[in-house]
Amino acid sequence: MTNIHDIARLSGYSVSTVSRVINHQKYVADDKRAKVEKIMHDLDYVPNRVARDLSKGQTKTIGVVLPYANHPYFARVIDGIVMAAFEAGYKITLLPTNYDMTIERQYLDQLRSKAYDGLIFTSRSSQLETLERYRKYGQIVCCEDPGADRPLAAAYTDRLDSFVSALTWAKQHGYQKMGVVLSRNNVISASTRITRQAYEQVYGHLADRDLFTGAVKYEDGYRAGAYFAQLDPAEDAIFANGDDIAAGVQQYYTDHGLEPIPVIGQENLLSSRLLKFSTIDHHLEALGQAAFRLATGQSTTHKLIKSEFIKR
Amino acid sequence: MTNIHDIARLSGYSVSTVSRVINHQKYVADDKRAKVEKIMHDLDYVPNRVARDLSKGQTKTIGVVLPYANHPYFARVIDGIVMAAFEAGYKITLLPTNYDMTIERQYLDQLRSKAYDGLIFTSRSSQLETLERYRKYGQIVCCEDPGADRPLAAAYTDRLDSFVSALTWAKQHGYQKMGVVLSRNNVISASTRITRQAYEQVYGHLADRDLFTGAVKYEDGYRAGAYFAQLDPAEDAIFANGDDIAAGVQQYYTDHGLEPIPVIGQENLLSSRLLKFSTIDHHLEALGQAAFRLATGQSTTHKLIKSEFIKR
DNA sequence: GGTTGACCTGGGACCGGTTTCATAAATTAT
DNA sequence: ATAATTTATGAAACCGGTCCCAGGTCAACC
Repeated sequence: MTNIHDIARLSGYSVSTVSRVINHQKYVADDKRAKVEKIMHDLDYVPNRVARDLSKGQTKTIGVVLPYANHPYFARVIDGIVMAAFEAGYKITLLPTNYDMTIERQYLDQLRSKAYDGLIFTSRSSQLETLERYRKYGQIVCCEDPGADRPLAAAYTDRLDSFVSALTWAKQHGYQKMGVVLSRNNVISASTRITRQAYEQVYGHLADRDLFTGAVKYEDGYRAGAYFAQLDPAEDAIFANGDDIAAGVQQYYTDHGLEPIPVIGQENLLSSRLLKFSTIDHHLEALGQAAFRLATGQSTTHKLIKSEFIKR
Repeated sequence: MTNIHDIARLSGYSVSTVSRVINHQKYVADDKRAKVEKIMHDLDYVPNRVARDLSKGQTKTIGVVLPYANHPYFARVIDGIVMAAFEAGYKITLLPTNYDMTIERQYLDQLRSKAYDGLIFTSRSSQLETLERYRKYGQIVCCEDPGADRPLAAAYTDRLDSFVSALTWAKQHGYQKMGVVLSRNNVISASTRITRQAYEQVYGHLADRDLFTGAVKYEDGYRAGAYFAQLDPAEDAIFANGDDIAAGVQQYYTDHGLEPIPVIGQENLLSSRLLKFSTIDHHLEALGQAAFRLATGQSTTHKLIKSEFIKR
């Protein structure tokens, strides 16, 4: 494998000069530049990326921490990140965690080992304090509101706003008894926290009977549907943590010859369009894009993405 | 930033010894090993990943070349790749091309620059010959059948088989006039080529009027529906290159008060389950997993994934 | 004519690891 | 008791670049 020293030797110039040619720097005589370029071309030479990264101390790579790759929520966020990264000449590495804190820690240590310039946490299990501790090793971006006093960069959607409008709309629509489907029922999950908060504002205390947790995909929604269908008194409508999950809920009712229950989903996926139920579009591509910008920028700022309630 | 030399100096031993401790090699006295480990722990030392990669000449990273990240087909393949990579301790970098050959070439050159150990082409615009030329710089895997005489590693689904069974089933079902929706109508696209081939086997020559091209997502399918709806004589059914596209076709009919046209989709996505139409499941996670194995393995083999026709 | 500053070039330290090789001590085999 | 291994350790080359700095040329300006 030919390297920069070979090019230097063959051209008769120094490694420094060849490096200048490679990087299109000035202060190289035209004839020498031409000769070096010819030799590089003849030998089909490509500079070693890893050596450059080591020398420069940066990899132009951002790691994206996410529970699982195949989920429409994260797919949309990734899409935004990847597009922004492509334009900026950065590379994106996918770091699946399955919500395992130990694995998240490994990725943080990889940040310390200079494997990435920055890390985007699209979701997390670790405490925010943990992330902050690693802040000095590279830019860290989280995709939720960490609170004003936190030094973490963050890109997030105004969930509370849109949740409240959606629930308010539902209440005005005559849905008095509202069931809720969530994924992780813990305080780490911003989505869970904010859903409960919004529910409290509009409907008051969220009773256990009105809540189904552990829902991540369609099948879970279907199970949620089975749960809600047997409740007495029945729910008037269901607010779910994703369109596919909402679709599952509704599908259970239809499959079992019941009156299809009104549902409100999230993400404005195809399922909500096909089944024509209301949803909240969080503009996740914009979220991903903003997260990437924060990951490469130096500022520790917060970026709020407006979400949109789509009535159907 | 503390490095291996600092650890060596502080411990009083050589860099070699420290390196041995880091890599859990034998031939280090127990007491020295303990002392070095203590110092590393006290200083919170993490070896620099890039330096190791440079020295070892490998990055434990596989690049995944794909047209766009946010597409259910590629999302499923990526999912399989990422899971397999995670288990093997590899990292996955996403390389979007938007079907631009120039960009594909850039990724191939990044392979030459040792940025990745291997490259998986989930789809491509470049010629197979081009990929083969870069074969000597790292493992290259393509996700289609490159033909027996090709030296490329490949993981692919038996499209022809499943397409023929699906079309045969449709014909026996009484659908005499069958429309087809495709994405890229060129010879590079294996999917396009094989669809035409299967159609020819079952229905004979594929007339231009029975073909709609340029479909990638739901909206395109909707447009395809608009096209087919105005045909006279009308089509009996539509074979589409994806469930979401098939859903779009059918939705156009429903939205416009027409009798919903029977469709056959691909990928067994949620849309085909909600709208209850037949589909072909290509087992894309298995495909991605196989592709990853080939990318890290040394063998230049072909791996066939069985696909499955799901009648609904 | 001397100073200034832009232009050009190469030497070599540096990024932070891995690995080969030489050397020596401690075991084991003969 | 000696030869043959095995174990333990460090020096230094190597991976392949970047970049600081010193030194030299040459035209412009006062």
